[in-house]
Amino acid sequence: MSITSSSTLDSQLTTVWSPTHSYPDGPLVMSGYPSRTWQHESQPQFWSKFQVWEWLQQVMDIHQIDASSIPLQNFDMDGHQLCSLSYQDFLRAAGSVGPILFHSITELKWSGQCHVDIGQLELKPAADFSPFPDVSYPAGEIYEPSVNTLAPDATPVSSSPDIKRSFSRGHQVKKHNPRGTHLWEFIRDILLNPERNPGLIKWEDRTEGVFRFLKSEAVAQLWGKKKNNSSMTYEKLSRAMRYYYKREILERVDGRRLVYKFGRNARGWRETEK
DNA sequence: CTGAAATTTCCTGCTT
DNA sequence: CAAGCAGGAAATTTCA
Repeated sequence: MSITSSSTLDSQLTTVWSPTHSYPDGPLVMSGYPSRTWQHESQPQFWSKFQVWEWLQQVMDIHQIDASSIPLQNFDMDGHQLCSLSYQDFLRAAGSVGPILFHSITELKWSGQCHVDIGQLELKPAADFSPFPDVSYPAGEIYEPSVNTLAPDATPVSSSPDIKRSFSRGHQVKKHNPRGTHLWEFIRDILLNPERNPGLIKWEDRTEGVFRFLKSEAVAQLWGKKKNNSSMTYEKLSRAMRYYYKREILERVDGRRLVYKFGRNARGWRETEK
């Protein structure tokens, strides 16, 4: 009984992710979500803010680094600006993750015009809805930022508390994550980026951490895509959400359907995270 | 290989 | 009736 009506799902997601928003400034060359229109995807200098953000998510994902470990606001810029950042700028903006990002963007600047054909997301097995060619490094090489990569005293500039957190112990940025991001982090990241969240999930009470799923199945599909599990459903996703109650990553909100609330163990969702 | 963590699956029973 | 919500149990997938 496979729901092979990918056309339905596709149109669903395509609709959901279409760029209905315009940026407060700049021309913006955003394209629909994963579909074709990625005219300049391989040329960082032409990326829109949206694309820069996408790239960031990709790299973080590949290295299994929690998106909250670096202040994303530091990368609220378009591709042109991004490309003009120096190695030092990356260190300042992303701490220990800086070298990784720098390496990635450098690679992309080089292979500026190689092939880029991601038009058929629904045909690609595990495209992981990423608009990027291949941000990874030569297989095997995880590009481990050996301590020497980051000057011991680098980043003298007041780094945000988030950076410090990821710096705290050597360069240990990741923990025990089964395959990248956790569900609650995935949800949080969608919530934290209105630009790419056209009605999937919405804050009910931003300061209290209360939110509601508007398109439960669409979110489930997206989650499934991230986990390379095409049979994910809200039914199953919600079971995982309920397990979070015990761990206090989520708090119970009864009465209202599709409503959840971040608990004391959920990190990085507050506007002024302390 | 062993084990634990975090889901993923499936299911029965209730509530909206 | 169709979604959600609750959890228990068991199976999987990953990673250390």
